[in-house]
Amino acid sequence: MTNFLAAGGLKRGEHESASLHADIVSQLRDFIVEGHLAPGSRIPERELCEKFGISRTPLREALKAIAAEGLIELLPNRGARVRQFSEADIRNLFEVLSGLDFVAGQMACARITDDAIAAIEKMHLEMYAHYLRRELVDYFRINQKIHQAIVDAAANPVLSANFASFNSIVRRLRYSANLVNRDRLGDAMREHEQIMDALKRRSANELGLLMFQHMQGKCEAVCEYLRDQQTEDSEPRALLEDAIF
Amino acid sequence: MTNFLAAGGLKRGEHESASLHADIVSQLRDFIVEGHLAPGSRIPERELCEKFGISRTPLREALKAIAAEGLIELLPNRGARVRQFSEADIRNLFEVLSGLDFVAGQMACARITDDAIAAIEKMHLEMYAHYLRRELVDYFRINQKIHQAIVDAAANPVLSANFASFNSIVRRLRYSANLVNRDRLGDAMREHEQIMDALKRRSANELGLLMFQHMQGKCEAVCEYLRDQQTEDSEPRALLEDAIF
DNA sequence: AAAGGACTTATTGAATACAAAATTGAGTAC
DNA sequence: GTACTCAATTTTGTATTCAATAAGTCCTTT
Repeated sequence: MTNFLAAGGLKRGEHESASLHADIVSQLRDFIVEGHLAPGSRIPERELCEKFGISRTPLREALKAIAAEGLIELLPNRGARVRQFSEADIRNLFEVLSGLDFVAGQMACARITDDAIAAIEKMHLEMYAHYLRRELVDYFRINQKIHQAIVDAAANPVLSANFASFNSIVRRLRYSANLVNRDRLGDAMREHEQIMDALKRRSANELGLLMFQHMQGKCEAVCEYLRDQQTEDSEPRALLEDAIF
Repeated sequence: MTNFLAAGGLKRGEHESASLHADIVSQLRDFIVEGHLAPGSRIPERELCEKFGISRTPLREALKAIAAEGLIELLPNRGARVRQFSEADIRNLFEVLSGLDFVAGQMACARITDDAIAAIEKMHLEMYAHYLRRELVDYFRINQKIHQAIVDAAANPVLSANFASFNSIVRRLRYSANLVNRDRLGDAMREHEQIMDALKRRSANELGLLMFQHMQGKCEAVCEYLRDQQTEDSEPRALLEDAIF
């Protein structure tokens, strides 16, 4: 099931933070999301214990927690392995994300401050500039910030936590898909124009639907990208490693 | 974060099932959801170990997993305690549920079979009969089945798992709220009429919005109920124990 | 008598140890 | 040369043990 109120903890350096468990979970999650462990590969308990400087007990507890999040799967008597997401899985994830984006849009309209709208509009214009100059990394970075700002404006920690959880899985894919499918970028930019418009008018139903459809569009782009990858390349993961974040 | 693809395992009786871990997690979750442990109370590791006939290691692993689901919280050096949901928490949960219901409606329209629609309509009529006769338990039971059927029709395991996760927390409250607020029942029935209509016409946007608004309505009813409980009674949990399921 | 502190006890958190299952490898038979 | 079997080793799953933190109680002091 879902961890729906976990406070996304920052990584600690050397100094102790709140709890060892939370730290290990956070570190391990990042370690997997960042792609250090190939999807489908088994998780080497021993190595990770040495890497994190802990014994097996806390590591295994962290594994169970992350399995509950869905990032890894537990095979009976065969340990844990990194979840491998099929295209169907990705579609499913995106659909749920679309629903969360819908609520975010709905609720943001009712709760967002004028200042926050102004801040988002500023980011929007900045993103547009990057779009025109085809600066994809910056474009993508601000794009993510805008979506995050709208989700935050909904002022719902449960929503934010779940959005972050799902988004962390597909973020990398979204970036890669952007790199390949340039047509989609124009559509996305137009959709963002509409989103800004609806947000400024605080039209809840409209913004919700726009954000839903926008995310669905992203899904199609990513799935197209995945299909291309699989047909032309037997090692579909290779390119993903290039993507920053 | 969210466990978003955990296969909801059945409880085992005496015979061994897939894995001990999954069993313990499932049993412990039910144990908490069923209200055997009061919200806010600390979780007695030793007792539960004896109860389930296991040692502390697998129990603690289960605790971490359920904490990741959000049902309990981990206090550093003070063990785990059952999450206490404030009205704000409930609102947040309902909002996310609304979003999931929205997607469920959207996707169900595209994917549901004619037979499934017929089956839902049959349930709908049955529910209406229970509504007229004021048979609340049966009404509520079929109501849940209808919503589940629509979610299932969306054919998205990630959505289903998350919906089940959130729903398990608010289900009990919804039932109790129904008992008290009879006015809401009439509204809900009318909304269900509209939902059936949109579903038969396979009008995706319409159904999505209807289900979203329907869930929002439930949220208001539940929050009203909670406020009533808190003002007139210092022990707001007492009544909840009456609710079957 | 009340408040503060120290000591005792219980509970949590992590490491180690042990048992059971699975994977790997080699050897043998076909 | 290939496939199957059996043993050995690694790895997983659980129990037990040990250390550290918190809570409760009793005693002392003002």
